[in-house]
Amino acid sequence: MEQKRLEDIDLELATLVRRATAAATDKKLGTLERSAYLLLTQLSAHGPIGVKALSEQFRLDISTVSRQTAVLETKGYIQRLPDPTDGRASNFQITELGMQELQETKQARLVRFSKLFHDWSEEECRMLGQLLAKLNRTFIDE
Amino acid sequence: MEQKRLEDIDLELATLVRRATAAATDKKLGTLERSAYLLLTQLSAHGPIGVKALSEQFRLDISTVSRQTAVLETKGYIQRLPDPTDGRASNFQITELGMQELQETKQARLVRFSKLFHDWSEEECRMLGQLLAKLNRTFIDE
DNA sequence: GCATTATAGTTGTATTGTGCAACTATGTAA
DNA sequence: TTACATAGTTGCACAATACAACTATAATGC
Repeated sequence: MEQKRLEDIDLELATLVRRATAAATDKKLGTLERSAYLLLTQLSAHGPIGVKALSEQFRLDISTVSRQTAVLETKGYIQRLPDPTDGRASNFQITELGMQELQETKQARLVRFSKLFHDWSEEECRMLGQLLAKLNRTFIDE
Repeated sequence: MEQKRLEDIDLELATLVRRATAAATDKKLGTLERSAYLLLTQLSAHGPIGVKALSEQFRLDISTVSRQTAVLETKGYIQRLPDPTDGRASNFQITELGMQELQETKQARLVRFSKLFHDWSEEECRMLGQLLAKLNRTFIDE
């Protein structure tokens, strides 16, 4: 692989992350933070799951996920179900309120992205989505 | 533009940023932080420049850039040149030491990216670099 | 059955990266 | 020369993360 191409990708990615971090700090898109958005998205798609399993899926430290669930539980967006087979563990489930919140945030983000990508071609969007997905899979194996 | 595609991109991007944030927290690639890497890269490519102009180029708050330059100046990676025409302003220039540091970090990052992308095709890398660049330009106009 | 070890989760602490607001010092314009 | 504008710094707050120390429970070995 050519050095130039990889350096290119490196710099573009670093720039992208800087931009995204800055954006996350000031403007709240919808009301959910990025971390909460991703967590609720996961819970909306799959059954009840515990902190440990989540931390493995997300490849985050278990303490990080523990804090995230704590926040969402306090807000009433997720519900803690004690694990009947293990007294140490709990499983979390998204609530109706959490679903509403997720829907609103999703909608707000969609509006933003629609504006952002309005002059991108269908094909470019398809490619971008595909390559980002591959990139995320690539990071998993790291 | 189809809703599904945009939601896809949204989620993949959010996931990517989460991964990148996590990676930045523990593993230091080379010795420079991401923010310092980008700042030094800019200074290595262009002439002396002040905090205000940098903050506009990067679209970051001037206070954020001020802190970044302060750190790099302390480490001796950049040098402050008082602006002869404006007593309030300074311009920064990368030093030899800064150049060395940048080179090392660049090399370390290249090694990592070479491994990461070893099973990507040339064409995929080209497309990814191109689309990320376009994406970054897209965020500029936001 | 008890002692040891392993595991799920929480909490304290630290770090990176960011923005806003208040401030200082200097420059510019009325 | 007084008022306003601008470059930069610093105090504070916050999101997101990891690591280490801890608690409570489970599992294992004997």
